Amino acid sequence: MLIHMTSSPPAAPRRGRPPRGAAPGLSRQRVLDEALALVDDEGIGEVSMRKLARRLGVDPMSLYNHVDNKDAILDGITELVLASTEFPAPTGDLRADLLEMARVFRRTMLNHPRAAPLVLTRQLASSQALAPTEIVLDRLCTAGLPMADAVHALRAVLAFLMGTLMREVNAGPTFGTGNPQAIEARRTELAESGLPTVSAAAPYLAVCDHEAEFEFGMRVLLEALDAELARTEAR
Amino acid sequence: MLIHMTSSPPAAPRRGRPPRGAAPGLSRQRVLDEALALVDDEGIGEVSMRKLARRLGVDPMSLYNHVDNKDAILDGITELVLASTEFPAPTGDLRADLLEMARVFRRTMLNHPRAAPLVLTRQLASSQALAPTEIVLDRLCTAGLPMADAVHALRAVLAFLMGTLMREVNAGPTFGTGNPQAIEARRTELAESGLPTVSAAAPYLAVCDHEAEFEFGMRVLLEALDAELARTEAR
DNA sequence: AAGATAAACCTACGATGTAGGTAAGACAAG
DNA sequence: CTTGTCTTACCTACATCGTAGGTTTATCTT
Repeated sequence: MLIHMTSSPPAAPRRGRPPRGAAPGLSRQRVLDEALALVDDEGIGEVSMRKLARRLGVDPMSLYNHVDNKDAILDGITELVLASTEFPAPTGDLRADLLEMARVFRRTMLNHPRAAPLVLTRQLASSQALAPTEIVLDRLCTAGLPMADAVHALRAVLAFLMGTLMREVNAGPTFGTGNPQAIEARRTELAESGLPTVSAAAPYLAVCDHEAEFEFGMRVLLEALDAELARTEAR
Repeated sequence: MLIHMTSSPPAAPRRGRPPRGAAPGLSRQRVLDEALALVDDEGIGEVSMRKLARRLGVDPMSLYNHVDNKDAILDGITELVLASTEFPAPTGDLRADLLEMARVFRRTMLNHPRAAPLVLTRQLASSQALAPTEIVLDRLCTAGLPMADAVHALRAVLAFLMGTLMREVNAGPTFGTGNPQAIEARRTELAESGLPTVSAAAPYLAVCDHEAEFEFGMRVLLEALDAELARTEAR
C-alpha cells in the first residue's frame, strides 16, 4: 500500500469516466457493500445481478467489471461479514477466551442472520477467512495442546457452532408461534399421528432459548477441552 | 384409507388416460423418486422441473399435477431420505442407543451426500420427519430425564450432528488434496499471509477423518448427558 | 495529437419456475 | 349410447435469471 502521487492533482483512484448516466462510480467495495445490504434486507435467495444493479443505479453488466461472477459476490459477502468480526484481546484464560470468541462470532452472525447461511456454508481459504482460525489455533497451542488435538478441538467447536447457528438463524416457527392456542392444536394433531412423546414435548419444542442452547453446548465442549488438556499435561 | 370397490373390475388406481405419448403414468411417488435420483446424480443445484421431466419422459408442466411446486419436491426428497433411515431397536442402554441412532443417521446422510444439505436445512414438521425425534425424546424421558432437559439434550446433539455432517458432506478440499506437494505450497503461502499457526497446522487441516471427528463429538456430548442424568437422579 | 485502457452500457441467448389454456381418455348418470 | 364431469397430460407464454459478446466514451499515457 504505497503512496505514490502522480502529477495530476485532483483525486479519485477511479479510472474510467465518471458514469455516463448518474452512477457515482462503481467499485468492488461498493458492489459488495450493497450486496450485503441486499442480503440483509431480502435474503440470499433474492440476490440477483439485476436487482443489485438496480439498487446501485447501474447496468447489470457493469457489475462484471468489478466482480468475476455472482458466486464471487457471495464469497465477497462472506468475507465482509467475517471481516466485521472483532475478536477481543486474549485474557490468558484459554477457556474464557474461546468462549468469548464463540460468543462474538455468534453475535456477528446474528447481526446478519440472512447472510449467516453463506458464511456457515462456504468454506473460504482466504487469509481473511482464516484469521479466526489462526487465533484459535494459536491459543490452543500456546495452552499446550499438540497441533493435532488443537485441530480436533477446533473442528468440534466449529461443528457445534455451525449447527446451532444454522438452527437459530433459520428459526422458522416449526411448532407455531408462542401462541398457546396454536400449540395446543398442533399437540392434539401430533398425538393422533402416533407421536405421543413429541406431542407431550410440544410446549418445550415450541419455544427455544437459543442463547441458552448455545451456552450449554459451549460449556460441555469446553469442559471436554479442559479434560483433554489435563490429560495432555499429565503425560 | 377405506377400501371401497366400485363395480368396474380391472385395476389401476390411476385415473387419467394412460399417457398420450409414451410415459408409463406419472405419480407423486415416481416424481419424488426420480427427483431424489437426480439429486444423487447431479446435486441439488441441478434440479429443475424441466430436467426432472426430461428424465421421466414427460412434459415439465405435467409434474404440477402431482406436486404443488418445486419447493414441495425438495420437501419430498427430504422426507424420502428420512424415511429410508432405519433406526435399530433399543437395547436398553440409553447412551449406546443414542450413539447408534446418530450413527445410523450419519450413514443415511452419507448414502445421499448431495441431498444431505436439504435434509439438514429444512425443518419439516410432518409426522414422517418427526419420527426420529419421537424415538429420541421417548428414550430420554424413559431414562428419567425431565422433558425440558430431554429437549435440551436433543437439540445439542442435533446441532453437533448438523454441523459435522454439513462439513463432511461439503468436503471440498480446502487445503488441497492429500498431495503433499500442494500442501507444502499452500503452507508457505499461508506463512507469508501472517497466518503462522494455520500454516503450521496445514498438514493436519489438509486431512480430516470425519468418522473420528464424529465419534469424538458424540462421546463428549453423551458424556455430558450422562452427567446430567446422574445429577437428575441424585435430586 | 494519438493510442491504450478501463469502465460503463447494450443486445442477446439459453435456462428457469410456473400461470393459464387446451385436448383427450376414464368414469358416472341419464 | 350419449352426455357431462374429472383427471391428467400437453402446450404456449411470460418474467426473470446469469452472463457471453460487442460498442461507446472518458480518462491516462505517450
